Amino acid sequence: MQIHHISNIEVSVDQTAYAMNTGEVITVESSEFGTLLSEGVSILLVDDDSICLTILSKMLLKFGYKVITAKRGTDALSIAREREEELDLVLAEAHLPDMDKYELLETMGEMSTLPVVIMSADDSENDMLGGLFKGAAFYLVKPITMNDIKNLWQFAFMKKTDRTVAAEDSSCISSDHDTENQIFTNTGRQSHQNGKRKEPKEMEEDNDDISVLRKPKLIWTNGLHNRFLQAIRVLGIDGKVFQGAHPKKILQHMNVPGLKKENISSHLQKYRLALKREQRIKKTMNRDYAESHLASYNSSTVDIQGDLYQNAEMQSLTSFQPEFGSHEPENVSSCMSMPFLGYTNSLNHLGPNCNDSSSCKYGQLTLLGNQLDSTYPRSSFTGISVTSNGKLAEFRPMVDANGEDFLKGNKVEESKQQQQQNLLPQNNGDEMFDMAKAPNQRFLDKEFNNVW
DNA sequence: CTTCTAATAT
DNA sequence: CATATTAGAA
Repeated sequence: MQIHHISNIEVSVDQTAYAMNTGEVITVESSEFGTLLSEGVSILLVDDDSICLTILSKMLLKFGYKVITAKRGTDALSIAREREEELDLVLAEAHLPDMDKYELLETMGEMSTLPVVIMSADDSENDMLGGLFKGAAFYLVKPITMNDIKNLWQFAFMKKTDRTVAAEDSSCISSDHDTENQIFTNTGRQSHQNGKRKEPKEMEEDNDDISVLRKPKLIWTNGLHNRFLQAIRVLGIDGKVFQGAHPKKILQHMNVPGLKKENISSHLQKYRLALKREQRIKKTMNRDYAESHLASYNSSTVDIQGDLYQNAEMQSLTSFQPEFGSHEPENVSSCMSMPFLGYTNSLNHLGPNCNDSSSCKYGQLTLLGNQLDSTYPRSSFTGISVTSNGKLAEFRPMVDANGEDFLKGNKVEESKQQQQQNLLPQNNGDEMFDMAKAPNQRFLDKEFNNVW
């Protein structure tokens, strides 16, 4: 068994990856990953270090990814250009001999829609934020762990609808396939969102015809929420404190097509409430014990396989993911420097982001068995123009959706559900973001309406 | 003019 | 329940 030492990673080329700094050892057994969603996702791996390249390749392959490698930025670009169709994601080292990450991101962004995940040993904020602002889908800090790799596939879906799912989708989505997104749920029929709907004037009782001017309701899928969190992280959570902050900018940075300021305001409002609540809880049962629960709740990434096994009974208190919590006098040290930046973590460990019903979807291990959540999120590509604003780069256009028409009852939809129930997991690539709407919005705790 | 907050509607 | 909408204060 040969062992390579690179960076901080010690990897035996066969089965085990060992991160020296964490002491974490992950053993990979082929059987264990049979149903991973990463299966078949094609990745363009870019790193000038041969050994890194080798090791990362192996790690990727372990999870079923398809890997294409490149050592130079220029090579990567040309490969991406020529074979974009067969690629799903670019994983590139930040420091390449022939070009830096910004150049790579920029160029890549101009010529393709491939999501780019940057990796680097440098975990300084500037670097990370810089990369993200330049359009990186994510920023991984080396040493890359098996968990990082395991979750990597998620970013692939920032590109477009997965082909494997395309087939079944076609039949359901049909209804409306314009450039508009499917983020909205329409109470009745499809309606136009662009038209400024604000005519509370006369309310004709029955108008079930064409354009029902029903207000589209935005569903905050996890994907959206994650974007939201990202934006917030970047901008700074407390808009108030610092000038820089909120609804408008969040909107800009999220760069989600049909999103409106109001949506964000509303969500923000809710989010803040959740934060408060969490803070309060923390205070209440401060550092006593059982903080593990809270701790688990702050990552933003949508993890899936990650922790489902653990949540079974975990009754989490909060539901939102307050992220950088506490500006508590206590944890000053840790949070002070920079409240946000859960980046690295987000991929690695994840709170039981999905417990409750929605979790069942992914949870093959869920004891509850089948009460499948009917919501079957789906992704559809939002062909929205990428508002190429000169400003700071934002995130890529949201590729989200959720199509759920209970009304029309899509046969397909149903069958799909059934399949789910019976077949268990399955690799539906499109799980990515939307793990159903409202994952778990339960505030079990007492409500303390702080009159104020 | 934008945002925050609370209240209230859907 | 989650989100929208509105109103008035900042």
